[in-house]
Amino acid sequence: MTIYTIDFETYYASDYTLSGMTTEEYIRDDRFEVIGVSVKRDNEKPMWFSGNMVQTGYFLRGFNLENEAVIAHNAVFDMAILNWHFNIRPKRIIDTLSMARALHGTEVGGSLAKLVVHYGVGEKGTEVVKAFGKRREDFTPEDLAAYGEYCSLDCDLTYAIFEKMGENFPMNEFKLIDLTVRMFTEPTLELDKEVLAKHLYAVKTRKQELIDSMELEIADIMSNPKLAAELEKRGAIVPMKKSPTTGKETFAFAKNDEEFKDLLEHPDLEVQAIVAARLGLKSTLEETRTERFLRIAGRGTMPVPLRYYAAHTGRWGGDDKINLQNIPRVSPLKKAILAPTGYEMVDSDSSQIEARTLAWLAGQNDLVEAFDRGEDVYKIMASAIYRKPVEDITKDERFIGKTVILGAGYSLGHKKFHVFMKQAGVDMSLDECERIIYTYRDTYPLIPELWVQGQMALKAILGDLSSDLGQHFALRVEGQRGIRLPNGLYLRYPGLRWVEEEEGGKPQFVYDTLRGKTLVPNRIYGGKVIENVCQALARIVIGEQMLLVARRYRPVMTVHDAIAIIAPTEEIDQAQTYVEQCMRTRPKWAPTLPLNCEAGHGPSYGEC
DNA sequence: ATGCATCGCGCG
DNA sequence: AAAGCGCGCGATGCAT
Repeated sequence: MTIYTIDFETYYASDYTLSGMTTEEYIRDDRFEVIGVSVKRDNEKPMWFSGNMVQTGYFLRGFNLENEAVIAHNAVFDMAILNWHFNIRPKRIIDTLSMARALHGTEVGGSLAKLVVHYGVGEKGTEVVKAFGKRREDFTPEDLAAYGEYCSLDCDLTYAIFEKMGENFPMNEFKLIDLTVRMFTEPTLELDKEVLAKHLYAVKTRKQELIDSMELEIADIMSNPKLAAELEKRGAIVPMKKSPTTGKETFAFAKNDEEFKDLLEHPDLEVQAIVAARLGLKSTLEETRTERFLRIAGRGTMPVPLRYYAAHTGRWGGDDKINLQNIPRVSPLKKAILAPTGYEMVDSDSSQIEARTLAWLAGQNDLVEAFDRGEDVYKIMASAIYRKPVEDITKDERFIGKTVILGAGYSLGHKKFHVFMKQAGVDMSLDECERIIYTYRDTYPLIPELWVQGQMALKAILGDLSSDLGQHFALRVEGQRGIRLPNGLYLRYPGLRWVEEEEGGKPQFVYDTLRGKTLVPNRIYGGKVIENVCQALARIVIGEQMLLVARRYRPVMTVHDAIAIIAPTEEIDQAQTYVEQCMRTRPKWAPTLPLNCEAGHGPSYGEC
């Protein structure tokens, strides 16, 4: 198979830029225009072409890309142009930006400029091409030629870093990158404008009712200091708390701040209305998201923007200003996402995958076997906590067991457990919480032991030493490279260091995470390493399962432990059965890891 | 105006 | 010895 590298240069102006718009919006805009494109065949010299859209289409179709592999840096951009404007869908899509995220998301960053320096393969062109605000026909031949040089250099550099990064890049991950890019560039899902319009109206009406129910303007309650002043004026005590990030005193105005919620029953009815309005208006998610959906609906089908390897654990993240991974669980928004005509969606969730992975990795075999036999592990936990037979466990007791199984596996302490239970509406004494947490640790002692191994892993990374981590030889600490995962990629802790004196704190391990453009120090410890590792393993399992599913059906979405596909309506039951089979399939590297799933299907995402 | 830090909130 | 974790987006407040 021939490998092509492609790079488009497109028109942009002050009111029409990728930084100001979403990629979907930019490429679908009427103003969209290709200034030129460079295409590089294998390691040959790139060919630059500049012509009108029709001529460019002829040029591109000459390469028979449908049967070849095509590389681009940030492939969602170039592949969306290829498909949406030229109706060309490459056989294989490779994205060097995605590869870079998997290999070293935080320490190098994804920009082509930084990557070429990191790999020592050259430097991006420094000559600034004056392209701003210029249509293709506005360029002089000299400017256009210079632009071509710049564009071709980008192709050369992209191919060069591809060769470097591709050396040991796992084949499965190549396939997942291809799948992820196509979810965006080959959209299939449709949006129900009517449902969206009705929902937007309902949300706005509700918002207006909340505003009308009080004397104040919306600006008076959305600003923390203003809200505090208004509450004080009415004789309410302004709840305060300590910020967990800065340690400074701050207003406790969140929906889980108990003292703030108490104000909903304050004797002054106006205080009640103000607090209710603030709580109801704080999240703008439903409104802004519905508006975005409506605008996309006006342009066409819905590209699914997912960021491959967004988390350092390998998880996908949201992208393109519309995070599809945090749509409220029960929301008309989900019902507005439709399978195309003649199709339905199947959505399948992996059951407690991280809790299963944890038990498996720890070698806590009684728990693994309970999962394997399909027993109610939450009840089993509750039975240990309340020292009575599983059959006698009540619904409330089972809920405690569930919370403990899902929460306490990563060294959750009794104090936070206490807070957590209180927020869940369960009033328990601190002593009782402590007893429960220790019951968990005593019942499944290999799990706390795994936390200790996590701590030792950090020491090994720091000392550049190698060691195993957990059971089944699934993981190996390889010194400063990090923890080798079963897919060949590494869980990394860049800049890991032992900090003796943090301001007023205890000595601790710290590593750097890149948030936006800044490096943020992040504390790390044994239990957290184990959490990271289990999340990474669960992500690999889901990834393998998604590839299995993709052999027959088109994945359209993933949300961490769930995969959604579309299938023709007439075979929807078989499709669901097939997806369920895939999601119960164990990886080769974990034949004793018990997996299960729950699936459903329907005409919309919300009805699965 | 624009960028950054912080908080809040949605999902898993 | 103990420590739940992973994201992205929107709004506000402050700095540049």
